[in-house]
Amino acid sequence: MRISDIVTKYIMQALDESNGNAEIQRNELATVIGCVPSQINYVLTSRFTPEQGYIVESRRGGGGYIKITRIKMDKNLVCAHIINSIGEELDNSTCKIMLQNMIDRKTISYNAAKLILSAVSDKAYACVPIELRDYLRAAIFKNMLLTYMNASFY
Amino acid sequence: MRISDIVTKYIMQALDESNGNAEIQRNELATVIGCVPSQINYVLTSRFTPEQGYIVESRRGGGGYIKITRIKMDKNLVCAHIINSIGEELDNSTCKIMLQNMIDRKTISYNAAKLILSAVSDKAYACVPIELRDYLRAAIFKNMLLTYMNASFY
DNA sequence: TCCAATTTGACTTTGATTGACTTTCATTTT
DNA sequence: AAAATGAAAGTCAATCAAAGTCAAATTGGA
Repeated sequence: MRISDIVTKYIMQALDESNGNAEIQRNELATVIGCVPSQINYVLTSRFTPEQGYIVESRRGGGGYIKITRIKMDKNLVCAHIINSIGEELDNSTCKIMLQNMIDRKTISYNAAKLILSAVSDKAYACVPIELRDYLRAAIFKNMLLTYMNASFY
Repeated sequence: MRISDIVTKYIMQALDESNGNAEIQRNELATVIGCVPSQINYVLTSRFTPEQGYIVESRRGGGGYIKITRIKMDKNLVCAHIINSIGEELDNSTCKIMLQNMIDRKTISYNAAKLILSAVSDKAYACVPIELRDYLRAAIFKNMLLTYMNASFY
């Protein structure tokens, strides 16, 4: 069994035991497992990405930590579906349509949709080369939807 | 729990109990908490800065004191002030501090802050050259705050 | 064999803690 | 009034305690 599989198993288990909300110490976990600390980073970036339904937050310095949250998919299949349907790129008008769709289905409030829209608008992307904008928009939109799903907004 | 977190909790509580106007004695508080006096200074300079909405005044010598005041502003003023304080660039940790500050002052809900944070996180900016990210973040953050101001959320 | 995924560790960055030393102010003494 | 004393708070650099980054080396599977 690969080291990365072992690390993954540990984190999964911690998530199961904490109702999808685990907090670990990188160095401690590395010691327990017997691997190099950066291995934890590798696993987190390769297998606990937003695309895979996880949110990872951390803090450095004394008393630092890494928090891993598993997104709950139950009530938000619509979001999940939309996220899955987004590829690498996303243009602004498709984005609008998706949000309108969510509003129609009562998956999101008008105001929250507005807020999201203001983050994916070309107005805010002036400093970004045009050919990058749709990639950026896709990434931001996915990231926001994931957060939104996980936060049980109304 | 970190010592600095304990100190922060104490001061926050003192502020809540005094309607945003607390007065402490550095050495006394340090003794109560069981830390070195300069720890209080560390906490004050790292978490109770004007940027974060606090004014700290003090006096040395016999009968000295430290006074901490939480600045009160209405939501739009807080937003406007933050928007004005942002220049062309904005790094992620400053962004976090600003949002935390808004949460502390009840200017924004935890979930709305999370949503905004997910749009200004480097995680979503992978496709953008590093040297552009802080410009982009500034633009998006401002845009979102403006939307937020006009929306009377939550 | 070749390529992508994995593994490793040296180095960087961030944040927290401490204590020795300095400055400021009020009170007491001369 | 001036000087001495003591009681605060302030400063700063050293040290410790995490997590992050990156690229070289290795491995394993198609």
